[in-house]
Amino acid sequence: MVNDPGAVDATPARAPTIKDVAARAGVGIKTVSRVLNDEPNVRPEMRDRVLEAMASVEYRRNSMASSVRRRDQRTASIGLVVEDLANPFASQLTRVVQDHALRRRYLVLVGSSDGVAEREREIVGEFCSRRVDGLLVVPSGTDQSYLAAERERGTPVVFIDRPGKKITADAVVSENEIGVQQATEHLARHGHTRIGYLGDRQSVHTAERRLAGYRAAMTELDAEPDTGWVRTELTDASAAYRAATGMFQQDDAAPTAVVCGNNLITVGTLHALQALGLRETVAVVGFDDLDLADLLRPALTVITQDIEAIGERSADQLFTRLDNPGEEYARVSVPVRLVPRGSGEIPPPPHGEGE
Amino acid sequence: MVNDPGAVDATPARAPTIKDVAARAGVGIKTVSRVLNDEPNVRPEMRDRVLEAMASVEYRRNSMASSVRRRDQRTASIGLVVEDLANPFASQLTRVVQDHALRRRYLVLVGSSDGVAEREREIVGEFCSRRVDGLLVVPSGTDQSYLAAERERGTPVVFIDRPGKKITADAVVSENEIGVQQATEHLARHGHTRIGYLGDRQSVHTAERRLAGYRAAMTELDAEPDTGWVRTELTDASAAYRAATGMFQQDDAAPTAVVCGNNLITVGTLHALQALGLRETVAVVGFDDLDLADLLRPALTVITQDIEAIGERSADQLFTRLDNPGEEYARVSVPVRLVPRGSGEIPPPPHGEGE
DNA sequence: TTGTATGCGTTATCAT
DNA sequence: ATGATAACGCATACAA
Repeated sequence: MVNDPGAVDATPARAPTIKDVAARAGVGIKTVSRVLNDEPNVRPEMRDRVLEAMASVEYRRNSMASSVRRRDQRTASIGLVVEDLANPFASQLTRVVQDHALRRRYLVLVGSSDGVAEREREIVGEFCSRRVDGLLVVPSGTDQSYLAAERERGTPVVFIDRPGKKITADAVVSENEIGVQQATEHLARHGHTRIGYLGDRQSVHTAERRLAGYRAAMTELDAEPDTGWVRTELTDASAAYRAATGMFQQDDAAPTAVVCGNNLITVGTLHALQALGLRETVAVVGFDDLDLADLLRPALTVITQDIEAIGERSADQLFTRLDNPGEEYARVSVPVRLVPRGSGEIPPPPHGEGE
Repeated sequence: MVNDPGAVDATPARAPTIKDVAARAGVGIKTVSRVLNDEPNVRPEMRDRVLEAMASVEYRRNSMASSVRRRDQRTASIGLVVEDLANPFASQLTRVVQDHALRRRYLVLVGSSDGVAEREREIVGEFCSRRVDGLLVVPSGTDQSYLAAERERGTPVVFIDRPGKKITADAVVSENEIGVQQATEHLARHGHTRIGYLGDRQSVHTAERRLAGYRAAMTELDAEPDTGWVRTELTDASAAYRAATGMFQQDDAAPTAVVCGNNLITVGTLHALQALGLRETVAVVGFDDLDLADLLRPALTVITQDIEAIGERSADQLFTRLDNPGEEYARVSVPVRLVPRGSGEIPPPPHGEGE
């Protein structure tokens, strides 16, 4: 009973290794390895014997062991850190990145930082411990310099949506400023001069750029924005709801149109306008598309980011850097697009009305 | 220049190992390993020396090597196969699973099968090659028996959203039938007798159950559904659009209310009703919530799945099985909830109208 | 064309 | 309490 040759399978059946396959096929392990890695110098007959043996024991290569031994230590996986995977922007981005990665037989590890710098670091640490070949990061907080160490050890980093802080690296970013500028001009073209803006925390790069786009447009239009027309630091829909309610309850000087800095803010603002009975009165342009935007009445005019392009460009950027390190860091800008659907084309009320 | 003591770093700086840490701390590698794994029998003084050395070289454990050597081969990761990560149901589910996994220091690998059985198998294969400790699968196609092999090798499987076919295993499933039954009864309670149903392919378990719920309610109401009131095999929003358009253009016998079998169908149906000018005339209840459902007019009444509970229960189920294998397989049912918002409470038009 | 021996970074065994 | 050494499953160098 010592060498248990024909023992009943009591143990959970250790997964078969190339040794098992080799023994079964009556070849050396190196031949199995060659078949596994599509290396040359294997007689078709041998190859078939090996493949058959693999199938019969349902062999599955242990890619852990493989990458430990590999000279380049490659794991064929990359890590992606988003803010919140439950957010449509993040999940669509993840899907695109996965598709592009899978095309190169790469797997994607995903983590949600919730915009908390500490969590971002933890997730990155976990990824690096798994020896991902590269990192895609939507950065949170004020300092990504910790990533320099990972990079020097051979793990390239590409930032998405906004550049990392205190570090120079590749980044793929939407043209936030231009987008909001165009949205504002669009509203002006439809007759508005009293245009408001509701935005996120200015510490977030994208929010800062978007407000800059608004200001640029207003300056160009000689429409000095009233202080009551701009609210920032709105971190969620309910904050936006309160801010919008306040903004449009200003009897004297409420704006006739508003640009919303992101989709949470758009949702909060729409709820506020709904409650005030102003849905069909105040013109609205939102940043980022929403699923049912075209079923709303009026349908929602938005500036959409090209998530497909963002995902593709950032994956490409990462894989390119994996293939040839030592290139110059690049900042890729992805155009945004204004989609008029109705809410952004509402004209201002006739002069003198509103009290 | 042979042993390059102070060589300029030309190479991409191999990641430090426990050997490097041990040398720097002046201890054996086993001591480092002990610190790393919180094993007993390390003098606090030693531990501090090791921790300091780790910090100074920014050591990151290589969990690949770790799990290769481990007796249990554990990788502290699980695999999750969804249909499409870009779909809100999938991404919210993923988020919940990740949170519960991360609490146990587990990582989640995600893949999108697009409902294609072949892709599901590929992804599972990739996950198994990465030696995930367990699998969560939203099954596609007609046969998950291939997963039996993985399970026998010690990788437990839990199905989500619908049970796997040709295999007995744990499953966490919403009460689809009850949900649609309640939705139908809800419409009946508001005066409707001519209630339609638009559903997905009957080969999909959830779709089959949902239609069964509709039929059960109709039978109970003695409201034999007209053949023109039920359309299935609708795989996307545009198919639903066409089906709904056809259904409500039946001059004589169009239903006055409709239940939509999933959110894509709901979107298609709403577009169709919009085009026909029937948005405020036909009562609608959708299965699965939509982001802006409450901003629509009328706001959308839905049956929502408890994604939080589904994710939590399935993760728990998997981890429980990891800790003690050999338990009986269980099928967990998660209740759904009817959320009345307006569209499901529209009364039928007065009798005799409609031509 | 094929196989043997060595090593990857870690955990496990066992001696000290 | 600590460390030398074997072993994990695989890739690599090199011999046959």
